[in-house]
Order: sequence, then structure tokens, then C-alpha cells
Amino acid sequence: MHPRYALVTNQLKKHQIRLSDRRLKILECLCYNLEHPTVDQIYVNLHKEIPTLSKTTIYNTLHTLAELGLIRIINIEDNKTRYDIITESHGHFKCQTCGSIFNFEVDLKSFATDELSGFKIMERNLYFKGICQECLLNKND
Amino acid sequence: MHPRYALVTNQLKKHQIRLSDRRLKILECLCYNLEHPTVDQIYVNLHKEIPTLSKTTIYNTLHTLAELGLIRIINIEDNKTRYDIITESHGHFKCQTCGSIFNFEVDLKSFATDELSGFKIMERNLYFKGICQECLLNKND
DNA sequence: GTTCCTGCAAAAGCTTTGCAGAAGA
DNA sequence: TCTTCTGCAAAGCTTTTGCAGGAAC
Repeated sequence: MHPRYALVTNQLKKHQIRLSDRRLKILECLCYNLEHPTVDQIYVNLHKEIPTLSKTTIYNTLHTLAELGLIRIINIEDNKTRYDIITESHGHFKCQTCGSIFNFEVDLKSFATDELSGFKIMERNLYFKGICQECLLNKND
Repeated sequence: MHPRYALVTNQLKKHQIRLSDRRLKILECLCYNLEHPTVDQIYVNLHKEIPTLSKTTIYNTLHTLAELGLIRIINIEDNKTRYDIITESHGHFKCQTCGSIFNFEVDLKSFATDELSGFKIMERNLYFKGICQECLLNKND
């Protein structure tokens, strides 16, 4: 079982939020889809298995999880929101050729600057864009 | 005159893009609006002065400027795109209470990690969210 | 005359909202 | 029974597209 799965389901129980079939499937999707899926990607992923699943339910579930801080919202793209099951500090790299989003380790918690003294920082995001290794290699072929 | 204004107009000339009245006004708006305006904010700002200005023109102009790398696109919010006349490396802080977006200095160019070796990094963004100093002080009243 | 620029209207895409029926406690 | 959950349909917003008239070169 994915390490985050147990943690998230425990938190849901603690907040008296039902572990419905839909919610558990969406959570699974977040755990095993490393692409930081959009609502539409989750929908497509689960549609075969649950043909009656609606996007509204996906939106509802993601909002619930985000409010509890159990998933992270990624705004690396202009037009749509992505969701990340990993909430620990890390950066994101988006390949502008293939569209993939990669994680990379970076400790943002230690960052400080005088300009933000007196500010309460609650969320830190580092987003890079460019071309990933694989796409660069393919280009040179 | 704002330091970026001359630079951007020169670049537009160089690329044989006409310095039309609309474009110059939108550029002015970006230079003197420190809020990192959205399309709608630019529209509202200029509407009194130019009642016939359309949002399509604002979109067109911003796309042109962004393609030439003369402005930066900010995706700190889920739903709408903001634009920044300052293209040098810096971070953004969004206050979740008043909605203001602050700049802060940070040199992202020097950041490196083994995980991204072999990747071509073209754009670096650091976004913080939280509560700004003023809103924190007001809260305690 | 030819290219570029502008603005209206329509369309497209993502997300939210209202509501009613279903499921669970 | 009462609350929560789900899904459809509609609405709301931002952004894009097609096109035609106008401006600039």
C-alpha cells in the first residue's frame, strides 16, 4: 500500500469524512499516478472502472482533501489545476515538450529573506519549466 | 519614464511590431500597476481612458509581449493568469487575505540539483502564499 | 495593395453551483 | 430520520478563435 494512502484515510476518518468507494478510488489514483493528475486525467483513469463517476465528485473530493491539507494544489499550468499527493517540500519541473511534470528535492522551509520578515508564509512552491532529459535526447536524433 | 518602458518599446521596434496606442497603454499599465495585473484589471484600468478597448486586444498584446520574453506569466492563482513586467529573477508572495502580490528578491539562477542534471531549465518561479504583514497587524486589532 | 491591428461575437475549456435522488449512520 | 454523498444540468469565468472592418506602411 502506498505510504500516503493509509495516512490520508486515517485523517479522513478522524474528520468523520466517509471512506466512500469514489473517494478511495480517487485517492488511489493520486497515489499511483505520478503525473500529478488533473481532474480530467483522474476522470479518464477511473472511467472504465466506474463508468458512472462524475467530475463533480472528483472536484468535491479534491477540494475536501486540499482543505485538510492532505494534497497539494499545483498551478504550474495556466489553464488547469493539478493535484499532488506528496505534501512535503519539493519542487516541480514541467517539460514544455512532452508535458510531464517531475518532482525534485528542495528544502524550501529553510529559505528566509528580510523582505518577508513579518509575513506569515504558509505555502511554498518552486516551479521550473524547460525540456526534460529524454526530450532533449530525442531532439538530437 | 519607467525603466522597462523604453526597453520594451525598443524590443518591439526591433521585432517590427507597431507601437500602437493600445499596446503602449497596456504596457504603461504593466509598468505602473504593481499588483501584477490580470487581463480584467488592465481592462478596468484602461476602460475610462479608452472605452472601445477590447479584452481581445489585451490578450493579443500580452501574448505578443510574453512570446518575446518581455513580460513574465504568473500562475500563482488557480483561475486566472497574471502578468509581470519585471523579468529578472525574483519571487512572489501572495497574501491570501487581501489578495496582494508582493515581489521579493531571490536568485534562482544559482539553484542546481543533481536530479535535474541533463534537464534544460528555461524558467524558474518561486511562489509563496500566506498572510502579509499588514493583514497580520489588522487581525490583531 | 498588402500586411498588420483591432474588436465583436461566438465558441471552447475548466470549475462551480443548485438541486434532487441515493446511500449511510 | 437526518445527514452526507453523488451526479446531472446549468451557469459562471477566463481564454481562444473566426472574421470583418480599419489602420498603417
